[in-house]
Amino acid sequence: MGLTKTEIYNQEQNELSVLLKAMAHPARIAILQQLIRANTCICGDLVDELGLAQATISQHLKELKNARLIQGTIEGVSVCYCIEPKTWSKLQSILGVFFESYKGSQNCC
Amino acid sequence: MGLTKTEIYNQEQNELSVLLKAMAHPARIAILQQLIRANTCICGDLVDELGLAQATISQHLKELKNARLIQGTIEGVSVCYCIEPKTWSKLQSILGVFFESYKGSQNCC
DNA sequence: CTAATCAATCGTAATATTACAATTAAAAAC
DNA sequence: GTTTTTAATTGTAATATTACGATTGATTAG
Repeated sequence: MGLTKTEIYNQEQNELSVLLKAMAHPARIAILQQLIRANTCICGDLVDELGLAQATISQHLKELKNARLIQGTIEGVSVCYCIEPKTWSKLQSILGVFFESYKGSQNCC
Repeated sequence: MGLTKTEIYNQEQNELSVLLKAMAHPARIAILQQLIRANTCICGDLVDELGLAQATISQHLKELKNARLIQGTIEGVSVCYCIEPKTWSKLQSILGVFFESYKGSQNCC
């Protein structure tokens, strides 16, 4: 055990959970916020902003890249990161539909 | 290690990550979808729908309750669950702001 | 009271995550 | 070529997550 049974869920459920999982860490939220704030590629300085070791940041960046939420481009000796707009808007729309589908407003029990 | 360093992040980052983490599992997404679809309290039959053991569902429900995304009310011998509208709309608005704040549309690198 | 029902909890095994030091790899500067 | 700079990777320890069988607890039915 300890392993999610992905085969019993549909594609939407699996895809959404992968994207949410990638976002579901404060360090990764902080990274995304910085990339959004800059609205451009950020080379390297992510490590300085957050209080985490370089290896840890690199690991978080890898997870965001795996989920295709961000993108990294080699720029000389450093690497520039930015939001990957396609996945970003995809997640935005999936979540939009999800949240809109709930019509309740008051506790029903 | 193996423990998130919550103290280095701000409240928004920590709160959002907790809510997203609670949602970031296909079983919990499936549970939320069922509660939304019914738009009312669902008593028990959640276990039958998903292909997971009763103990596992109960554990997932607990996590959703801890994050205050859902609410459970004892109804005789069974328990009725429904979305907790307050947290739901809070998450919706936090994510709304988050996604809206990104103005890019094309890969910038 | 006793049996049945439903859901929470406990215990446990397998796996995943988080964090960091140390190392490696690749490009730039000298 | 050697050194410096930057980021990925490796190895590892601590902790968390996922899943399920077994048990417990609480309420209803008989």
